[in-house]
Amino acid sequence: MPVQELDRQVADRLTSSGVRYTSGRRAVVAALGSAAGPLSAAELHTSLESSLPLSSLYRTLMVLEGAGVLAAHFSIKGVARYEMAEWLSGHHHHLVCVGCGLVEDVELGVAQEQQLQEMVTNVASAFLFSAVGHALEIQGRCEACA
Amino acid sequence: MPVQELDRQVADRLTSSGVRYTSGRRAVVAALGSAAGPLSAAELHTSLESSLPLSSLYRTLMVLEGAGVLAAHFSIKGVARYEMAEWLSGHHHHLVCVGCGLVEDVELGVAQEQQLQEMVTNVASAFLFSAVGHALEIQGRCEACA
DNA sequence: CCTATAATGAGAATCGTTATCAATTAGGAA
DNA sequence: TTCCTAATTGATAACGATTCTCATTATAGG
Repeated sequence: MPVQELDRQVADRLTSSGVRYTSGRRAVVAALGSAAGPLSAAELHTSLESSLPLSSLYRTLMVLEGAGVLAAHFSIKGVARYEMAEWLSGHHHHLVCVGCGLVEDVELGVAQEQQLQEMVTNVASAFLFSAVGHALEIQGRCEACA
Repeated sequence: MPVQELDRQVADRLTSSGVRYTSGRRAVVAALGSAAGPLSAAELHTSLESSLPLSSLYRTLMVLEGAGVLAAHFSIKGVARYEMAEWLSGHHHHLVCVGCGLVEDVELGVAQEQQLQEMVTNVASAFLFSAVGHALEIQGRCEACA
């Protein structure tokens, strides 16, 4: 999705959540919108050259996650990493390099994704869970770490 | 795997790691060996009725993970949850409740697991990753949180 | 321009986890 | 068994990541 289109989508979403789209929030969206993978608060802080204080950054992440603009995930250790929510970035899964920790987005083909979705629905209903999402993490070694 | 068989496997592994299989460690293995899903340190502490102090519990978890007896994972909010390593518990996936953080183990059927394995191999090779494992996490709401 | 409300930034507080260290325990040699 | 040494334990302090508090600042709407 082109940058200004993404920005408009986010702006709309925030407006309808009654939340202002301030410059700090724009900075975070811009950083994550062009990131190669999910980023932690610390990484974002560095990437934004400390232009917004950690406390504000954390709050911004909470607000944006609460508004459904960002999604958090926890793969390596307990640190939270954020990425654009799937309605903005598209549904995808992750390749995680067990060597260097690199996380790369991957999209499955339509047929495969449908298979997966069926599995998920079946399994969840058997356990009286109402499934709201799924995530396939493929652990491996990237070219560099092979 | 029957309890005493699991205990013997763990004992052997610890011996060959030069680590003693003490009563605290036995208690943790027993608790996790019969759990329905991965447990956090806090949950284990409660489940063991505070019989071993938190500091010892955390250390025990580190030791057992280091010896390859336990595996950690991080799903909700970054809290670490531990389960028996797959060579002891068998390959499985997780249902995660986004409401309360409950994690439940689920095994896919042979056919489904094979489908999944094929997906993983295909996708990984397309990205020049050598896959060493995979994990499917199904996010939803448990009966209580529905 | 005013006013009500949202957002900010600095710092303190909290949570889960890890490190420190003296005291205890356990396996092996004599 | 008894001693010796090293591993283990438990209380506590320290730590890093995150969240909260609150006084100040900025903003949209009348």
